[in-house]
Amino acid sequence: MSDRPAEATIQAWARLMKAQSQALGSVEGALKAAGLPPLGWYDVLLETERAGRDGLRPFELERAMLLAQYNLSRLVDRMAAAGYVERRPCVDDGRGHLIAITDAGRVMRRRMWPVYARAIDAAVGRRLSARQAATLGELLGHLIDEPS
Amino acid sequence: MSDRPAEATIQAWARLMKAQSQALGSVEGALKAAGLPPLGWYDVLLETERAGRDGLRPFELERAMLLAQYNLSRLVDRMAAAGYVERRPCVDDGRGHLIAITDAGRVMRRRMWPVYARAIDAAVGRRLSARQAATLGELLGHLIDEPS
DNA sequence: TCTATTTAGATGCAAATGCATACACAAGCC
DNA sequence: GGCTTGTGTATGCATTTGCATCTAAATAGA
Repeated sequence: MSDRPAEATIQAWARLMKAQSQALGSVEGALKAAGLPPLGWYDVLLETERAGRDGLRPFELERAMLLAQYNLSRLVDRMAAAGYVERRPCVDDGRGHLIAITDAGRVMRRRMWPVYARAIDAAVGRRLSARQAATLGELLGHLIDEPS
Repeated sequence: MSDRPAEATIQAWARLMKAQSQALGSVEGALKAAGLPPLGWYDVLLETERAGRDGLRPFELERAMLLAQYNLSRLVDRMAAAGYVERRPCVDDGRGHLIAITDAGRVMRRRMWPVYARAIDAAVGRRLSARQAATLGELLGHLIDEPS
C-alpha cells in the first residue's frame, strides 16, 4: 500500500484520462458534425490504403490499431457493408482473407482528412508550441509499450 | 486545408490516444483481475465519499467526472443496485435527488484503492521520473478545457 | 499420415453506450 | 394563479462493446 503514487504521477494519470477524453470527443464530434464516419473508420481506410492493391490481413490491421480482434472483425463488417473496403479470399492462408480499400473508400478517406486534420489541430496543435508538442509526444512515448 | 497539423502535433495526438488506451486498459485490467468493479465506480465512490453525509446531486457528480448525463444516471442505477450508493430524495429540488455513499461503498472504495494505486504507478509512475511526470501533467493541462 | 495444438477470424449473447426524447419540477413572465 | 421556458434526470431503442466460444485451417509431433 505504500505504493501510493507520487502526486505528480496521479496528476499525470488524471490529466491523461481527461485530455484524451476531451480531445477524442472533440475530434469525433467534428467528424460527426460533418456527417462523416467515426475515427476508427479513418484508421482502417488509412491502413488499407497504405497497404496497396492487395490489402492486408485483419491481424495486421489489428496490430496497427487499438482494437480488439472481435471488434475489428465487426468494424470491417460495417465498412464492407458501406462499400469502403472489401474482403477477398487469401490464397496463402485459407483461414483468413485480405481487406482491401475500394475506390469509394479512398474517396471517403480524402473527404475525412481535412476535417480530421483541423480537429487535431484545434485539440492539440493550437494549444501547444512546436517544442511543447514534441516534448509531450516524447513523454507519452514512455507510457507506450513497444511490442517491436 | 493547409491546416495540416505539424508532425509533432500529429505524433502527440497519436500517442495521446495510444498511451491513454494502454494505461486505461492496464488499470481496468488490474481491477478486473482483482475481482473489483471498473474504474468509473471508483470515481463515483470517491466523489460521494468526499461529498460527506448528505451526498451530492447527479449533476455535480457529472461535472466532476467524464461521463454523459444518461450514462451517469445508469451507472448510479447499477451502483445503487449493488448497494454502494443510495439515492435520497432532495428537499430543495423535487426534480432531483442526492446520491450518498453507503458503508459498503466506503469499504469497496478502500478495497479498490491499493489495486488502483499500484496500477497507476505501473502504468505511469514507474515509467517517468518525478520531473517528467510533472512536465507531462503540465503539458496535458494545456489540452484540457477549464470550465472554471 | 494421423492426431494434437495453435492461430485466424467470426459470432451469440449480455452489458454498456449514444441518441433522442419523455417526464417532472422549477423559475420567470403576464 | 396560469403559461412558457429552462433545468435535472430517466428511459426506449439502436448501436457498439466485451466476453466466451466456435469453426476452419495451418502447423507440429508421433
